[in-house]
Amino acid sequence: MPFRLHDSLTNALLPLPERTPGETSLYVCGPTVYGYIHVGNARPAVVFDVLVRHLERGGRIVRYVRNFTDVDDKIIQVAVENGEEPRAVSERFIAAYRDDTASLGCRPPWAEPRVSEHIPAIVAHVEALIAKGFAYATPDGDVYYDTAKFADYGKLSRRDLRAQDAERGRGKAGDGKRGEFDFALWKSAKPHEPAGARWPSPWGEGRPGWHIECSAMSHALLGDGFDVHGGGPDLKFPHHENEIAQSEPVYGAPMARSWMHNGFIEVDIEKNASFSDEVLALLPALKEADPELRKISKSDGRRLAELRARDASTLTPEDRAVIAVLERKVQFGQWFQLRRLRERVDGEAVRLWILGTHYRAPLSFDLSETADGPVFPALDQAEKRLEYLYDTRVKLAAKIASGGRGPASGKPALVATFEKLVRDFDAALDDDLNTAGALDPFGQVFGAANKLCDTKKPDPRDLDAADAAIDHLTAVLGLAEGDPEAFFARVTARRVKTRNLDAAHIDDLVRQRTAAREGREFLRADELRAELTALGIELRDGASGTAWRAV
RNA sequence: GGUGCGGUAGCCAAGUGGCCAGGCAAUGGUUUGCAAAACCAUGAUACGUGGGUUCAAAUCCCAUCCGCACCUCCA
Repeated sequence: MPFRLHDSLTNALLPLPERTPGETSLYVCGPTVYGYIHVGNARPAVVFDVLVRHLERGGRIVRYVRNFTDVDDKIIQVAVENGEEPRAVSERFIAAYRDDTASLGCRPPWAEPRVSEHIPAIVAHVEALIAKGFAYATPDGDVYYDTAKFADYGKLSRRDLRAQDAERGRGKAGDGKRGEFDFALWKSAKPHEPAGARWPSPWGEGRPGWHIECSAMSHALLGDGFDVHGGGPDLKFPHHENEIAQSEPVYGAPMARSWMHNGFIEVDIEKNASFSDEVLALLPALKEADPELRKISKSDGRRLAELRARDASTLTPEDRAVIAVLERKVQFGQWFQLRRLRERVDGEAVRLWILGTHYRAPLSFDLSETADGPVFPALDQAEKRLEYLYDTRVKLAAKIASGGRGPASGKPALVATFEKLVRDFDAALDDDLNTAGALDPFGQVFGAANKLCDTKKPDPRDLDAADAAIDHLTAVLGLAEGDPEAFFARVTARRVKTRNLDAAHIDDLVRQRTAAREGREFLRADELRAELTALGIELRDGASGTAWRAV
């Protein structure tokens, strides 16, 4: 079956566009590097990584470009606050981004352009827009895009933005803008802004506005009318709408042949919350009065601190309910950051969790509070599943290596089954990258492989078919493809650390138990096991001794 | 108000007209010195609600309720 992909522009499932036969040109909007990324940023990173892997597995060459926006107001703000150069800020968070996405099992794109390296091209692009009458400079040295001039403005988000603009009154937009939706192509440098964030231009020193970099860089690396433009759902408007408006008048052709947006990650602060009945009763009215309470915002921490600073006796029940909600919001805000979340769950589990839902459907981020701190039910489940996948790979490799094979006579029972499951898997991915659907045959392959390992003398051809199928599946989804020992070492080390366990002490208890077992003192051995179980340690007695894991 | 995505069993989540999703949790079993892991078996009148079309609806049509998000810089 040919690959079909949902196109956000037409809202239809279309065959994969192909500007050059056998090749796919893909541009995905990357992060603005002013801070650590959160789980919402993780989703497009993972989704597009799987898209690329699947297309490449199908024999295509994929030109995958994902930019770093390293010139931006927010970066300047962080730099000024910290008294460092903007460049230092962006470098630090580019490194952090790479580390975080690597933990998610994402491979680096084909190209990772940065705004700071494309300033001349951006200036030239702005000049072209002015020359064609789509942009205007103000006396202050700013340049704005004139949205009224672009007839298709709003086509991606399917909104009649120009009518809205007229309704709200052009000329009243302020900032020297002619229309409300006009946006900055070039921003003049302000006196307090650092030297590392200003570049010369025909309109004076300044920097590119947000949006223009993607038009310039996608063109520089992929040219006109490339195949797929992707990104997070919030970028649809205004970012991608503006990219279209900037690119199409200059190049006279659709910017991209298709648009791909993933769904949001939703945070429901009420779900699994341990709010008191009083709070629950007050909540609907409070949310009605203050919609800000619904969503996580940067001001939550400050607001919470203010309320806590007040004399407790002056707090109304409503105030106390707001405090409870704010506490929950702040907690979510912290753990939503991937770097923080990785203290509790493996990046690869985050990947499996993301791939368990179709990329366009909403995905909810769950957090439950326990006596031992926050737990993430869906992510913990994914991590357990990953342990199963890696365990299976270990078992299969051991079975193949140990020569525990039967005669290659008769007919192999499972070769065709494995081949069919792989076909089902590929077919699910071909259908608009249905990773959740693909996890069905994926799981069945692992189940069948496990079963095969439990049989006494499996047919070698079946074993090889299982091995080949697993290679294929894990490489495409980027799950359980690493070294199993490294995975278990990583996960156990993290758990030992979060629970303040002493690995040497555990090793010692395990040794004592082994000695007891060898002396057939099973009572003593079971006591030691119980002690370890209480610590959250699981023992696995095997042919090559006893291994332990934190669970 | 506009735009978009959803509501499927205890939880998560595929599926767009007829055939089994799958995972987690649960229960019983095989195995094991005992466990763990693995495997086997078992579920449940599952499709927000009310109508309609059809031999047949989670799937199509109409109505309606609920949730989430975006609507100038958060992926």
